[in-house]
Amino acid sequence: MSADTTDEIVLSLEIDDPALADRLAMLLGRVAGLRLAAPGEQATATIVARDPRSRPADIALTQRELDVLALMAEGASNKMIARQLGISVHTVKFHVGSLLDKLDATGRTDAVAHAARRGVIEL
Amino acid sequence: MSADTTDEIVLSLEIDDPALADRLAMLLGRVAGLRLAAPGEQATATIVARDPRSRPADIALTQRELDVLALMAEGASNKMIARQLGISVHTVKFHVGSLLDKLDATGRTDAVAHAARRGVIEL
DNA sequence: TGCGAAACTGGCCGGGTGGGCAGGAAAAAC
DNA sequence: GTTTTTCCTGCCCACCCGGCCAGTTTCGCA
Repeated sequence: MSADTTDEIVLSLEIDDPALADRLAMLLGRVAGLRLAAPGEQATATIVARDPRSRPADIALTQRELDVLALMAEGASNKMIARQLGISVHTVKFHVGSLLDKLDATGRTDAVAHAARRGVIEL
Repeated sequence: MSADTTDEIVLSLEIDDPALADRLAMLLGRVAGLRLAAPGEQATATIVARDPRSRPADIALTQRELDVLALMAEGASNKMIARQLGISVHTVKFHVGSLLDKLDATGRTDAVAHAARRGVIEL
């Protein structure tokens, strides 16, 4: 059930910067074949622009920590991560500990959630 | 550092349906003050339209399972979840077990990752 | 009335997890 | 050459987690 070419494309906006949202709404309102979504309406597509200030500083993670983090997000245990990276379980636990500190997390689940929220990893 | 009103707005597209992407690109290409991003270019905003077929059926989770899942995503331990919901740790583990089955996950970290991917929860 | 689904509780146990403590090796920066 | 950073390894231990068993109540539906 793909969008019929005779249908209007309905766009919703998720833009943090009000000025940018206004400009876009202004520009897009004049385009034939396009329409901005009414509040609560199901849209064909969404225009997203997140305020970069809400992502203050990318946390400084080492390459190895990123490796471990990625595997954690896949649900891998320390043992599986160790095998995958060719290092010992002790080393994995060391990196996990560092990640918990840097991400201000209480456990590996929290760490993955925090990392995903901050855009450090993609789910 | 808000977008200057004299700047063009640069849009990138993340659209699963190629036909829809084409139509949008066509329509937006004619709008003065707008420009589509070159590959790899930093965009002002992104137009997103995910194929609903990639989210086949919202998994049937009970209310209690959703409660537990939400707290899991916050990094809460079974004990903390039990206290929060006013139930025993055993019951929490029961619901967690059901969640692991339904979400096809190997552990709680995997469960919240899967749930987030499928849109069951918002991080 | 019976029957299943959902929610809840308990005990048990092997293995995973996280914290602490101590150390070594290599590369880059000073 | 010394220091810093990153990465790596070891041991110990309390606690948590997930899976197994079994059981209760409550609710809606046939």
